[in-house]
Amino acid sequence: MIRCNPQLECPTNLLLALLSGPWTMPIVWSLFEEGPARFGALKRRITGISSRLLTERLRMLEAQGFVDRHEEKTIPPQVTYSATERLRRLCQALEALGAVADEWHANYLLQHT
Amino acid sequence: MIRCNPQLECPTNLLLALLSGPWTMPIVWSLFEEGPARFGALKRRITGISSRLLTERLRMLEAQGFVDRHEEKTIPPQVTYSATERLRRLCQALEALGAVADEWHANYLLQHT
DNA sequence: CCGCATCCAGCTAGATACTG
DNA sequence: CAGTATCTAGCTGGATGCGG
Repeated sequence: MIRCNPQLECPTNLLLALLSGPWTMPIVWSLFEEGPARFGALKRRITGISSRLLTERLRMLEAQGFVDRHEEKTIPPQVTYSATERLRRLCQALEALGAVADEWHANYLLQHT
Repeated sequence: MIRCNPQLECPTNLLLALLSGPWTMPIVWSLFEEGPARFGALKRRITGISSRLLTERLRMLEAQGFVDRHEEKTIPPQVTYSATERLRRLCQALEALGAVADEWHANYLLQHT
């Protein structure tokens, strides 16, 4: 049982809201599955994302403890992002959604927001 | 392992996108935890939602097979919404997120989108 | 290379009013 | 009761250009 009053903010609800932000899942999954990457490489992995949004999402994920940011103060600078242990556990939990998602996807009707 | 190229659309990603729509989770959880309800009652449960959005979200969830719509063609009309088996399985899968969400929530820093 | 500042267009959620 | 129609304001994301 999910112990959560829908009218109130609960951790699961908030977490879902966070993950639901634009480009958040693609970033999360890229870091989880394809491993750490520097800013530019990550931008190339996530086709279509703008610098602005990538920066913003990464900052948010970092603030929430899902992403590590490692900065080499060289010239030019090198900044590497990677998944934290917390993010790995999160992604493992998301696997539980896979079965339902697959079955749903087999016969869903498009148009989703 | 989540077998999903972040650059491509995969079922889990799409499902998350769907759930991420405004008011979607509150509606889903209300139907799952508090049971079936008629339109007006549901609107009262989900504090702050507008008729327009509630209708739209319910229509979408119905189209995707997560919600059942039962209409009594009386006067005045009575329409009852309830969770489908698929939605129940979805919510059970979401429970796996609970542990991570709780731990995260214990020390997250606000500001999420 | 890794961003940030700025500007702008488009969507969308809310408010409001109305109907079978 | 259970929606639908319309109008609008505000946010937000894309594009662009610049800077340490």
